[in-house]
Amino acid sequence: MDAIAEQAHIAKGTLYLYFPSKRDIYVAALRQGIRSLNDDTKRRVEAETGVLNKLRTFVATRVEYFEQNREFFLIYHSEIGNFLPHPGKQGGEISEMYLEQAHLLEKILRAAADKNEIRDLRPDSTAFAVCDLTRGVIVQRMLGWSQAELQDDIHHLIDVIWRGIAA
Amino acid sequence: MDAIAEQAHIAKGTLYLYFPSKRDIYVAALRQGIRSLNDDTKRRVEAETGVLNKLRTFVATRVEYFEQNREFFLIYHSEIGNFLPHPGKQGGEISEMYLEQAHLLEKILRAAADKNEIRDLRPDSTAFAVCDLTRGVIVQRMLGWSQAELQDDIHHLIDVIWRGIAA
DNA sequence: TAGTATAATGACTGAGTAGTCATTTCATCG
DNA sequence: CGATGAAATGACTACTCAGTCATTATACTA
Repeated sequence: MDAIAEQAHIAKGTLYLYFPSKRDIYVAALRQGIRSLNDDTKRRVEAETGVLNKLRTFVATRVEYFEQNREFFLIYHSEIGNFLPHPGKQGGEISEMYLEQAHLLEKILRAAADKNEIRDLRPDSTAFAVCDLTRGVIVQRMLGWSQAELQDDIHHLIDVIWRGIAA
Repeated sequence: MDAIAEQAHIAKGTLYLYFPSKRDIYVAALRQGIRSLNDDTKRRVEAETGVLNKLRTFVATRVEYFEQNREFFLIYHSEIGNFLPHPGKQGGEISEMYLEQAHLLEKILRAAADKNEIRDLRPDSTAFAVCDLTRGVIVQRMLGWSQAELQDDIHHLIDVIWRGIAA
């Protein structure tokens, strides 16, 4: 809290005029980050046509966003961990926003499956899988385990996923 | 520390006769869990023949292990998060063990690619991807987002991966 | 300008907890 | 059994840090 106050150039007490607790600040930051990511993703994906393009844009947007907002990614990553021991409890809204992305992709996959553009497998699991893969790419990059160009990582990912789900 | 001492039926001071700090206990627990998982995986994978079988066993072993040791999974998951902000620093041995699994799979993929059993794509990234996907399945199950049978989740995963990488 | 309300401040408090160490218990052996 | 060293104990300390609130500064109005 001292550090936050210092960064914000206000006194610690002032923080408590705007947020009731430390956790609320944390959640607010998380919420804002996820909202921003979701909006970005939705906008860019909907501007594309065709499953493959939408999929590629989905992955690229997320990877690039996390790559450019690594501190947000850390919050995002660790907060999921915090929910794990207490599923359902508390962070209803955050969980909601977290799921929102997967559902966006799920819809796209479902529509594509109906048109036989992709295989008819469980769209919900597949959507989560894609989210996990993007998350994984970021982790590898943050740990310095991937020296490749960001675009190469994305390309490789899409390559495998597309083969995996294409009709 | 009080809780650990209680669980271990010893006094808190006694803990410090065996571990210099709280973090050392944590790391020791993590190390033991990863070692156990790695040994299990290696043994079962090497008993299999053929890439697909090895891959399936790799995924199944890990998913089942995490499913049955959820508390270990929490440590495992959050510890990776702890390394993210300080890559390279400290947990050299843990990182090593973490990478060990991916390398086991990477070797298998590389060998299979040489025999043209699978496509020739970046085996390191692919191996990481598989690890991420297994991790993701557990998270979904722990959050109650997957109601499917464990075996169905595994099957679905292998299905997509295999299509994605098969020759 | 004085008076009032609203906002900001930061020294302080209380709770929690990692780590310590003087004391006690236990094991071993002449 | 008594002496000696090793092992175990848990009350205690030292420190951190989220949250408070009496005091001070600012904005607004008549």
